[in-house]
Amino acid sequence: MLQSKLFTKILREAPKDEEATNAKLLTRGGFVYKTSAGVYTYLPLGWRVIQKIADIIREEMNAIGGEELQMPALVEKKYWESTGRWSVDIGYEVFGKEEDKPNFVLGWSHEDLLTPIAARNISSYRDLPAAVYQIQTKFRNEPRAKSGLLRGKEFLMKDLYSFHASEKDLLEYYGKVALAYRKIFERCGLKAIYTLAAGGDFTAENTHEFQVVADIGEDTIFVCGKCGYAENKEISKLKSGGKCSQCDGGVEEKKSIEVGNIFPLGTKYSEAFNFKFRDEDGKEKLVVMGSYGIGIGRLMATIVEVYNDKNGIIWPETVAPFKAHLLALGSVDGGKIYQELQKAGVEILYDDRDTNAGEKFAEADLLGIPWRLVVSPKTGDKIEVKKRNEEDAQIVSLSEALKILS
RNA sequence: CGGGGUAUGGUGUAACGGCUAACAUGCUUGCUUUGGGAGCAAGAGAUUCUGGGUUCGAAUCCCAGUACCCCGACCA
Repeated sequence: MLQSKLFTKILREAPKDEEATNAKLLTRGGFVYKTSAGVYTYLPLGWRVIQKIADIIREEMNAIGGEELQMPALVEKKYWESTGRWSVDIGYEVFGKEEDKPNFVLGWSHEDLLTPIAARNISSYRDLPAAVYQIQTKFRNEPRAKSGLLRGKEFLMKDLYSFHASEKDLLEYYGKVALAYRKIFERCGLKAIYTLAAGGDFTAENTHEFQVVADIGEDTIFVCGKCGYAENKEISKLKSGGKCSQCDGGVEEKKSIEVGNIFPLGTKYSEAFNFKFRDEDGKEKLVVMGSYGIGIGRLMATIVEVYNDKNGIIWPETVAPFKAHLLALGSVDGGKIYQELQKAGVEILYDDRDTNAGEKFAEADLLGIPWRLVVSPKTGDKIEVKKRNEEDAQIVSLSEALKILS
């Protein structure tokens, strides 16, 4: 990609109405644009990051037997009637001009919609277990959007739903999902703490959240310094400075961002929809369900909150919009090297603009692409290679650079 | 939804109730330049959030509304 052709505009200063680090840096770098409070446009650069994250999630979901599908965002209200969840006050109602009342809702969660579909497809123990997921925009009427991309009225989410013949099978799968989630967050460069939490409107049971420690986070968790056991403050009996309930370690209080959650729904929805299957012994039983979410935009914002310095973002390689950023300084033309790298399959952004060295460096730091390559009168026929998160650079030949980048 | 704050070219800011709303940056054109946001020159870009009021006169004071940010309540 040629930087001169990039749709994105880089801002020297962050707009004054952004205060959160993630929003400041993502806006300045041209990754996102705030269209309304809590409603962001993903610009091409940001969308590349989103796609990287989504691909990681897809791989891990597919690896545990998840099948991807896509449900509508426009959902007829009747789907919420069976569960009474319409009373929950976070939906947007919509209706056409020719209608006199809102019959539709912008989907904010899809258990209520998917369960009747699943009931058509699952009628025997032979159909179980099953798991489907989607990556989709959710709409929630947040009374107060805040913290940049961390809490919005509209956000991208991966939601996975699983169906089981027994509580035992659900719990087994629940464990698998927890493991897959661990891998996802690890691959995104995040240390996510597995935390016991409440289920909100989704279930009366306890659930688990994946929490990333960050001061901007709106959750408070208690974490054992020794075994890592954690509970959300909203349900916790632990105390800061107290003893862990699982070992003899000390408990610390931390602010954190919830990047994922997993809910053992049990039979709440199958009861509401009378969703049953025939077991091996011919008896009708309620299907046991689980649901599992990851906020993708929030995940991107969390990565920025964790990985930045005074000059900008420092993307982990796995989610970076490009692997390398090539800067051509002075009258040197980097076009050939750019083509060679592209040919070798390196995702590269080439700053081909006729502008100053200082500006190119500053903007490269802001964008935070992991590898910076510089060609200039100083480097001759070689290339200077530097990692965004390291101070020292090395001067290498093109073939050596290719080796480093592959 | 309660409390607080802010609103002026794309972005960041300035302007005592008084001249044609200023500066920086960004943008356009030309030339020069190129290792940490460069230089010179010429240019384009504003209904000072909206509506009302006070006043001879309002970006400025008052009222209302709207938007955005922060705290709280609520929530992935």
